[in-house]
This record gives sequence, C-alpha cells and structure tokens, in this order.
Amino acid sequence: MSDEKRYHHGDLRRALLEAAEAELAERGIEAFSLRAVAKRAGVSHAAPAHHFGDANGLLTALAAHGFRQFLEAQAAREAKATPDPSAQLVAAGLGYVDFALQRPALFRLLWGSNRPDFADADLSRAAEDAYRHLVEQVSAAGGRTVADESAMWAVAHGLADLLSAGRLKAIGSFPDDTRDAVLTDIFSRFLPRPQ
Amino acid sequence: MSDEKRYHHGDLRRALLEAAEAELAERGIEAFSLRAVAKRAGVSHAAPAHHFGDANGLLTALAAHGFRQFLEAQAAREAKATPDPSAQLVAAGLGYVDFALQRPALFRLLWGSNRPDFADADLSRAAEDAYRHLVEQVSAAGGRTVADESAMWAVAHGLADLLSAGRLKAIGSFPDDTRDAVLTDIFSRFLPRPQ
DNA sequence: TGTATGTCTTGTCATTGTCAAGATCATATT
DNA sequence: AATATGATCTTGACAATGACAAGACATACA
Repeated sequence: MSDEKRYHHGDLRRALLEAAEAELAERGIEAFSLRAVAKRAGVSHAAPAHHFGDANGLLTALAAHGFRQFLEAQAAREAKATPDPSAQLVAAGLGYVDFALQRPALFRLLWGSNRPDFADADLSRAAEDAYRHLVEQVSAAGGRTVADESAMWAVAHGLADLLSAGRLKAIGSFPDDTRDAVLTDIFSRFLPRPQ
Repeated sequence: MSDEKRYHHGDLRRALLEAAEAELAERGIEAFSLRAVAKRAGVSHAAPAHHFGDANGLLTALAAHGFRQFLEAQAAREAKATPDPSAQLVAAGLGYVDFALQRPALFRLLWGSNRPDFADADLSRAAEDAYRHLVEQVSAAGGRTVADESAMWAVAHGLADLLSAGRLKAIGSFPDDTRDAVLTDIFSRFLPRPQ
C-alpha cells in the first residue's frame, strides 16, 4: 500500500507545512504547538527540527508561502477586473481583503506576529514582492507621493485586519456582493485623483 | 521600612498589571509568561491566580485598561486641536496612531490577539466605548453611512498597525512633525465631504 | 558491496500554566 | 482583647511544550 508507514516520509516538508496551516486555522497562532503539527503529520515530535530548525523556522517558511498566496488572491481579483489602472488597484484591495477573510490565521501570521523571522531570505523576498506589487499598482493609478502609497495600503490593510478579526460587524454581516460594493466605494475615495 | 517583604502585598493587582505591561513591552505577547510577571512583581508563581484566574484573565484586565488609555491618547490630541468636527476627527486619528507607536505591544494585545476574553464585561465595555467615540466623531464631521465610518476607522487602524509593526518604513522614518503632516493629509482624504 | 549522508525516532531536560493544599494575614464580631 | 472567618499568598505537584542529544533507519553513491 502507498500509505504504509515508512520510516522516511518522502515529502515531510510539504506535509508539515500543510499540517501547520491546518493547526493554525483550527487553534490559532497563540495556541500553536510544534508537537501537535508533528502528530497531525504522523511523525515524531522531533521530526520537524531537521527541516525547519525550530518552531519559528516552520512559521517562517509558512509565512513565506503565505505571502505568495496573498499575492495570488490579489491577482485573482485583478484578472476579473477591467484593465484600467484604477480598477486594477481596487481589485488588488479586494484581493487583500479576500485573503484576510478566507485565511484569517495565516493573515495574522503575516501581519501581526513576530514569530516568523523576517530577516530570512525567502520570507523577506516574498514580503517585498507583495509590497512592490502595491507600489506599482498605486503608481500606475496615478499615485506619486508617499502619502498616496500609504493611504491605499493603510485602508486596504485596515479593512482586512478589522474584518478578519470580526470587528467591523457592519460590513462583515453583509452578503458578499454588498460587501464588495461598499469596499469598492471606500477604496475609490483613496484613489489618487487625476489633477 | 515600607518596602519590607510582607506576606500580603497590599496592592498586588495593580502591581501585576504594571508588571504584565512591562513584560509585554520587553518580550512581546508571543513570549508572555505568567511566571515572569509574578517574578517581576516579587511574588510567587501562583499569586496571580487569585486576582485574575488564569493568564488570559490577566491579559483581559490589561486589555480593558489598555482600551481606556487608548481613548486617552485620542483625547490628548483632540484637546490640542481646534474644535471644529473635522479637526477633531483628524486629531482622533493622530491619537490612534500615537498610541500604537508609543505602546506597540499593548496595541497588539487590543487589536491582534485573541487571548483577552472579549466577552468579559469590563473589557467589552471599554472596547465599545472606543468604538462609540469613533462613530460619534465621524458623525459629527458629517459622516452618515457605514462606508463613512468604516473608511475612517480602517485608515486610522491600518496606519497605526503598519507603523507600529515597522512596516511603513517611509512614514516611520520621518521626524514627528513631518509624520503628523503626512498623516493629517491622509486622514483629510477620508473626511466625509460636505455635499 | 560498503560507506557516507540525510531522515526520523526515542529519551531527556528546563520552562510553562494550572491546580491543590497549606501557611499567613486582615477584619469583623463578640 | 479574643476568636473566627475569609482573603491573600506560598509551596509543591503534574502534564504539555520546545529544544537538544544520541541512536536507528534509509538512501545515494563510490
């Protein structure tokens, strides 16, 4: 049988990352346990060490993966939007919120935890890619200043963070399409204005 | 001597809250340890239990205190601003960011942790007071819709969260008065427009 | 075939949160 | 003043956790 218990897992690194995200989603980052991840992946409690060093190393790898999925969520919205720069920027903002709502625990790992090592080469590259995408979108939409960038980033991030934490109950209780309409309205206020 | 070691502390509850905030600031919420708090306050590791139940109980009480200080930070800015509603709203936003920059660990406890029990009566009241203040400010400045409220809250929250986490390096590296000017510019974009 | 390297397990230790039991103190009542 | 009652704090214990060391097992390669 292919699922026979073997001494060598074969793809343990990937299995541990999947188990870690599942644990994160179920128990939250504050109750995250390396041993629980190992148990879920069906290996001994010390197995993760060889692949990730320590618990923070595993969370660092998971965060890098998370930032790439974060960009994918934005790209998915952008693909559905009209190609003009303003619509693309709004779409990126909607994707930012989508990710936060669909994977709240991962979102919190990326933006609200200091357990990942952001000096790690892979993670810092993934995080910078996300930042660069934002800057490019704002710039294409006519943004020129630090205030233009920061305003758009802040409003998208604030909405994503508050919504995923369940604090913005007004918007959070809307059906999806209504929520999108309100969010689009809000993002539009921050678009760099053509002069 | 007044600082003699007594069996009964006398004001242990307050001392533990202060020790907890200091520990939070020094080691971060992810390394928060109840025993370290007790040691810092000079009592045994089990002493906090009687006053707060468990570790989350202590963090709940600290969060309630934190929300009140959060409102004080906004009030401090409002007192220095002109009394017109728009200026008051911008001042509240600046106070929001002040608090996040001055007490980043506490800010994260309030907005990015699920360890505090938000069903706790004292904490939920303190958190609702903060929310009510925001709604009133937005309303006084002419805001009428859910989008008006959410936009202002989100931009203030996003700026505060990103700045306190050190992610908004552009603005974060500015001297205080320059930063205030940029933030004021950004907040002004979200002010409800007189129609 | 034999050896080196990589992968995983078992066992151990210090630290942590929580609970139980007991010691000490403060206060009210008589 | 003496005592009782309850609040406050300590000591000791336990299970869970992250990290480390040593060894077992498997694969790659000569």
